[in-house]
Amino acid sequence: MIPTRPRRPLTLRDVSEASGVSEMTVSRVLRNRGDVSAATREKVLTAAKMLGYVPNKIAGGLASQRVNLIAVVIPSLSNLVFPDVLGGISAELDDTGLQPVIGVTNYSPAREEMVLYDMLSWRPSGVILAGLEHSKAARAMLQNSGIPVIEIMDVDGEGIDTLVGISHVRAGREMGDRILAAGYRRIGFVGTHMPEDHRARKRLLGFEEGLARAGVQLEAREYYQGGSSLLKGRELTGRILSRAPDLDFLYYSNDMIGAGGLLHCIEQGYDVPGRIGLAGFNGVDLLDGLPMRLATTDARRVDIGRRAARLVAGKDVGPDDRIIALTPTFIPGDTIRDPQSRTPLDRDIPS
Amino acid sequence: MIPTRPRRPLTLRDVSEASGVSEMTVSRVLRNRGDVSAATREKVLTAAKMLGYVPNKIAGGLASQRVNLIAVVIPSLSNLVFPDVLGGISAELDDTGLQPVIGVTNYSPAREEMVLYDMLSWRPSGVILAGLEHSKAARAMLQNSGIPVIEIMDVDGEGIDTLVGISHVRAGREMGDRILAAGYRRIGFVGTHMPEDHRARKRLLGFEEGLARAGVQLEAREYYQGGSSLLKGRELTGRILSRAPDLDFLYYSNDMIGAGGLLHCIEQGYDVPGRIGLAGFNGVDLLDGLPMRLATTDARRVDIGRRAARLVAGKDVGPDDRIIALTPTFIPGDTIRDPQSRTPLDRDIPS
DNA sequence: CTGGGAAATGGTTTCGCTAACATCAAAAGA
DNA sequence: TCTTTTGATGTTAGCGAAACCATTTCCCAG
Repeated sequence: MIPTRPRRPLTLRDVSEASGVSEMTVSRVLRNRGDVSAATREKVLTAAKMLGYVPNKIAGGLASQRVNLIAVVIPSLSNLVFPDVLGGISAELDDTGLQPVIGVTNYSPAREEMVLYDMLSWRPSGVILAGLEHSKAARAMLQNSGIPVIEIMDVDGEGIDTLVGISHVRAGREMGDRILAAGYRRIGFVGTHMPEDHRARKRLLGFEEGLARAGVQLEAREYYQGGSSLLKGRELTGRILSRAPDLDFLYYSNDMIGAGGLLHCIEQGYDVPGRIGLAGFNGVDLLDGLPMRLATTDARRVDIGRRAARLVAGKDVGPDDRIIALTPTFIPGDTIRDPQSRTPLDRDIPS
Repeated sequence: MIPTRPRRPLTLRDVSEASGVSEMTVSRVLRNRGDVSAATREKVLTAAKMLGYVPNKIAGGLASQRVNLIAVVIPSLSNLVFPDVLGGISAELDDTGLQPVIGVTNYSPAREEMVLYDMLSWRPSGVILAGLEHSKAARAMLQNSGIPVIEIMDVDGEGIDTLVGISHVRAGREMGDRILAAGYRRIGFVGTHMPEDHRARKRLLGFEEGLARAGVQLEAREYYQGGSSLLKGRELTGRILSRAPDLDFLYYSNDMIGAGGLLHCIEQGYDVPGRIGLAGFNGVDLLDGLPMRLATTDARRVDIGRRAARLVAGKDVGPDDRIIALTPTFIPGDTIRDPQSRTPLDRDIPS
């Protein structure tokens, strides 16, 4: 019963010899495929367990030309949003025999290209990757790969194959509308400076567009680099408010720095949301316990993961849509005033 | 120049034909191995790029019996601590040609076993996995695998091969000592109920041991299930303080719920750290911008990742230690009083 | 020149497994 | 009784790349 420490790695042959059947039958048993009598199955499983045999998927994959891996390429793991997406993906992949393999690009297109190259060299059954912006070589690789490619998070742009996400332009625009409807007019923006954060960029674009339709312009912006944290949110908020003290609203590019800003404002004794309103983006429930709930937009992270996974897994057979646009949902929280009865357009824009 | 969409997947042969050299030479070029003239190298690379060829690591791995993957098995991605560990690992693996592959167990030993089985079936070059507690079958698999196995995060117990981590017993004990030294005596604990969170368990063990040496016992405990969030920290703190109103210190099993507790205490008007002290665990800098900095213990997450990666990569050639115990470092923050001049032992324990 | 050795390149086999087909006995039908 | 079916197993032939060994080419010292 003691699986004597093997010098030479175990193969199907070892199990086949130990159980007295052919390698093919062992293979069938271990993969639950084809007809095998209960008796042999039992025999084989016992032998395999006794030896401590672990199948070699390298060889299996080569022989069958199929690999049960789904490449998942994301910019970062420390961003809070991506673990959620991954959660949705693995939940949905769980009963499919498919397994996600994660690659991280650190928001670098060059790295993304390398990561993709590496992943595709394992010949996965599908690819899920964040964003629509990729290097030319990366697009070519994906196109040539001949496998399903799902681009997630964003639907504002041209996809390679299938898109699952939300429109960040729309999310930004809607937030702009809400803010105006609540009567705020002197609005500032705090966000990442990363030119590679296309989704934040599109959000800002939509936001400004929404404001512009009512003749309102951003009064101040504050950009930062690197990761988001509460502390950075505080600092930036302090900075933008000292530059432009009469701002009455701050739109943050994510909840984490938004929460930092909220803490700053509370500490400084601002009346939130009366004197100043605040909003973030993502809908991170990790931060629910703050003194006030930050207004934000739920980016549907888990749903995006689930839908993407269903698609690569071939579960969604019906609609052959190339673009699945989920609806970003506004979460009012406590940091934005109730909308005024008359819309801002009634009061501010001469008709 | 347009890589005509290939019906049949590309192989070395295609590149070899396109560049007029043998498959072997193409292979050598693509792997930067062996002597190849600059001219042929150029020719081959051009052809490969033009065709959009991506090497097949499945085949390569089978032929070479080597796979440049490191299996990394962790309980969760949403825990904040593990992305940090992964960051350390991939930073250190970056220039080794090795690539981490992540598996998530959700704190379930059964799932861990499955994940390991899956990962080992890809014949990786090494395994890094969190914790020392594994199913018998899992231990056997790892032992039989014949590859380096690094267990991380924890050094309180028996390892399979090599350990890199901190002693959570010690971390707990030291926190206990600090708290006593600061003069707190009526101490409560708030932590996860998960029986599978062995490290939290060991911390509590060490903590109580530390208190016991001074004749102090925990006055109250509050357990919770599921993930940690600020909100949960608030609720639990409210609950434990209403049950045991005269507690003067709360030790939390992590920073996130500790921060929630801190917010609760501030909101309730407690004098922190005068009336009540607070401490968490991990040293998460994401939370640095809170109104006060929570006392905590830095769990050396990134260092652990780095050391583990160096070991599997064979970079650390020197010390053949089987146990690498890093030192958990106390971070005082603002939520614990300065130690009193006389130690608690002087005052409280009759000698 | 020319022999010797290194550099550059090519053929053959092998890795462990599985798709596809072949085999064979027992069960079911005519 | 003799087919036909079906279930259970074995046999054969790769899958694509790399190790290994063989071979050719090149360069330069003698």
